[in-house]
Amino acid sequence: MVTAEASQERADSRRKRLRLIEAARSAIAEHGLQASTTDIVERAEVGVGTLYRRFGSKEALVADVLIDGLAEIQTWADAALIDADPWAALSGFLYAFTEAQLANLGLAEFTSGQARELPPEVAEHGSLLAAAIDRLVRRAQEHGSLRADVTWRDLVLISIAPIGGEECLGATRGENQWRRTITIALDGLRAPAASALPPE
Amino acid sequence: MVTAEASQERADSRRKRLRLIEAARSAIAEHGLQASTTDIVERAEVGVGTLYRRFGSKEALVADVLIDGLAEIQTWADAALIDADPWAALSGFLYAFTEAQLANLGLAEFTSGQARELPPEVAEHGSLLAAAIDRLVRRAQEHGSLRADVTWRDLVLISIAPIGGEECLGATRGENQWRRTITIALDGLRAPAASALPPE
DNA sequence: CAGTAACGGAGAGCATCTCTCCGTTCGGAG
DNA sequence: CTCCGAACGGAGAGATGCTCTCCGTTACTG
Repeated sequence: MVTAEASQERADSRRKRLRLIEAARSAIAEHGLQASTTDIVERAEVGVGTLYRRFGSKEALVADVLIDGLAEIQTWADAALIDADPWAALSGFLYAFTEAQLANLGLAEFTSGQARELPPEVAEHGSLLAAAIDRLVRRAQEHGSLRADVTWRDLVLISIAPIGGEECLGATRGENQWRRTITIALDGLRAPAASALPPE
Repeated sequence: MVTAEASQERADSRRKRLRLIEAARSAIAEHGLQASTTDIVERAEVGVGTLYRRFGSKEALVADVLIDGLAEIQTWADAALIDADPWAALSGFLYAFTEAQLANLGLAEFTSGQARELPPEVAEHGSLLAAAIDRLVRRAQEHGSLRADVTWRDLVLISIAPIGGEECLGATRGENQWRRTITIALDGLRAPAASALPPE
């Protein structure tokens, strides 16, 4: 998405297109998928007209940015799948996935299903990622380190668990607060399970 | 808050005031703290004027509703504190607290600090509740059933963990999905701890 | 240098929200 | 039952914020 086909794109045009994508990424990370076009073009230091000439709609730009983010996480999941230690691969991926969502509110909104009316292409990338997480889960279960009764859905839910608690009950949110939550959950994910899970 | 001092309030006036509070409760539960006045008065089947004559502002009505909700949860925490089994008391409270927030989006927003510009009275009720949860945590730790390195903050973060995942990655959200997440977390909270938590 | 692709940003047009104002209704005391 | 004023309903003022279009201006490139 970020890479363009080597057409006769004018140099300034290309520069501003890349600036727009980067600006959209940071605006969406901070304010979520409904970050305003005004916010995006101010960060990019371009006019609104430029955004609409290049992308046609705000939705198309948002989709580009989301797909970029999902593709990056996909590479992490794929790398984890060839890690020698299935438990370390799973837990490392879980920390990274959570951190990515904490750093990018838009991504967290997509993961938790709050996204509205996105192009089907985005959903496809989401499904690919879900499949990779499913493989990670099964591999760790076959290895015997992950409790047998969890599914990829449980993993994804745990990954977004710390999102809502960013600034909680007046607490000065520490850098490490989310790591504590994930660590507790990972302890609960270890085999053997201490108690039975309710059915899905 | 719901109960009025026995003044010479006209019967119809009292009826509509109670209807407004109940309507606000359900609107806030469904749409969060920024539920619109229009939504509230339609549920209550009264005019907007009635809302503003009785409560002065939307914010005052929202605060009333929030305080009611917090007070109810406070009674659960207080009851848990005199339960004979500290672990059962803690885990039972955690399930109930989470369920209450799932059933009331506004409450979840307040807990996770997304509330803006609420009267200080609401924050005071939040602090009272936090103190009660702190006592629940310490009691279970002294009893030896809860790992020693968690705090009330960890508990609150876990309680709001399932909120974001209501409808996740296209999954048809099951009634029990949140219970699975909480159960996994509780298994991770049991003493002895499998791994050390990062410092707060 | 000329031609034209790309640009900037004012503002149209729409949606939505809170709160006010005032003519109307109706509860309840005498 | 009558009557008075407390309580009511809801149109709409006024504010904000959003996406997207249009067109005069700028500046890249052959």
